[in-house]
Amino acid sequence: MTTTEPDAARTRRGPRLSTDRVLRAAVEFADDSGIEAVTMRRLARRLGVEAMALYNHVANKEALLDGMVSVVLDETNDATADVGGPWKPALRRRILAAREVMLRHPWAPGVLESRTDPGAQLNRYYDALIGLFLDGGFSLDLTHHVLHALGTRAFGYTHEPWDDSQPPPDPALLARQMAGDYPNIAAMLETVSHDANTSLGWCDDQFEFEFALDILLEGLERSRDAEPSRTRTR
Amino acid sequence: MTTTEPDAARTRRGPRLSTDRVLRAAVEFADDSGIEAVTMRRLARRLGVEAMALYNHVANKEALLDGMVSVVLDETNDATADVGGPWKPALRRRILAAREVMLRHPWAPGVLESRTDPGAQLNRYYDALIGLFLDGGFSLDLTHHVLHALGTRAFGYTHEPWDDSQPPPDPALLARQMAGDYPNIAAMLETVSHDANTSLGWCDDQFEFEFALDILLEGLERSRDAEPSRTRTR
DNA sequence: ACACTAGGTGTACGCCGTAAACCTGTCAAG
DNA sequence: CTTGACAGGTTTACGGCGTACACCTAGTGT
Repeated sequence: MTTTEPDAARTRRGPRLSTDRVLRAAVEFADDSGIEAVTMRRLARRLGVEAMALYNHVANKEALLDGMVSVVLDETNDATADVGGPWKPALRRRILAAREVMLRHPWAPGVLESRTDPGAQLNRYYDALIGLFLDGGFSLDLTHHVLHALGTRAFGYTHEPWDDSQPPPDPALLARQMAGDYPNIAAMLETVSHDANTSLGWCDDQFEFEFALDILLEGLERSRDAEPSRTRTR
Repeated sequence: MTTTEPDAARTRRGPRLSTDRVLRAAVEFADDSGIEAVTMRRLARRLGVEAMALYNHVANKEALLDGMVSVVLDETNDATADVGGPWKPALRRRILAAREVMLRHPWAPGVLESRTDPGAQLNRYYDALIGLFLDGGFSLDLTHHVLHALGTRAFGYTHEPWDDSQPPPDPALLARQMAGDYPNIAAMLETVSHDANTSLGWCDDQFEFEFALDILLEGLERSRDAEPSRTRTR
């Protein structure tokens, strides 16, 4: 009676392990604590299990990361499944839906970019996107360039070369500090800190994202209309 | 005589260590062997020194990485120092010059994006860029949005969500494999593999970069001309 | 001549990913 | 009911990582 309980042979949390359970736990963990917290040992502990147990369900850590992005991309594909209407607003809606998914998983962009092999979910997303462009009258060739032009923006995010996730304590002060060495930055900061759209904080990422996206979409449309007929040599 | 040679007390390679020498060695090492090869121990060995010696010149590994990007950005600032002429070609030249620097240091984008604090060299680069826009008649406010729209493209690179550094062995075969699940991708691949501009390999990154850059620059110009007067509320 | 100190070395710690051997509960076949 | 295979856990161990801390030593200013 002491040795054999019928259930929960160890202090294992939840039911048996499975690839799916491991991946979902990893995603949740990264959402909670950041991607750098996700180590094999800590993830295992979170699942009430020893580290090596994970290797029965994922080949190694790289495979774990692959699986994590596939979970996120599944979410993206689900969230962007509905389509219809003219290409431009449809694309816009789709990309902004993808953006919401990425905002829920802030670690995902970095991991996605570190993957070497696309994976089925990414192909599925691109296939749908390409479909939208083709329906919109883009040639196959131009569509190819267009995907490159969108880059990661197609997935609803862009990496900025600095971290503006939280505002500086005092933008105006910062501006004054920079005035000596970087007069143009200082002037810009001053303007930004007075600006209406930043009353809610620092840079409005959503506005900036849509601003750039719209410029791009309109530019792409213009390219489509300018296409001579079929061939675009470099 | 056995114990005290006058010079080169140990098998130390080169002269005394210094922050500058450490950073330059690290950059060279990353160029040669990739950023993941740059560990404190291996970098030290390369300099003919023990790992802990490095800590007399850089505070820790994060500071080492900070220093490495500052070296690269110095290069960028030097390479883009000459300016003049109308804003659009000037900006284009500058960004493409920055791109050449980044191509020489393929690890730099990833490290740059992982930095949390801009650093003086990045400020210097942005200050110059902002100057170009202001000279071009952009308002301070619009310039701010424009920098966000450029994102890392301002530094001459973009992260693509897949690795197309080398072409697949047989694009046409790949296309046929995908035809079942991803008909649109397959069609696009087929076109791309027949296309003139890829006779030299796979995607022509330089062409794609300039294509997107030009769309963006023209879109930005259009925004400038459309600016009502001063205020752009969100 | 001598103490100071900048800049090295040596050792050790805790964490990482993961290889290899081992253990055990479950279940199908005899 | 016994038995044996095996899926899915545990244990132990290894090499590599960043780096704290104690120590040593060559060169310098007084």
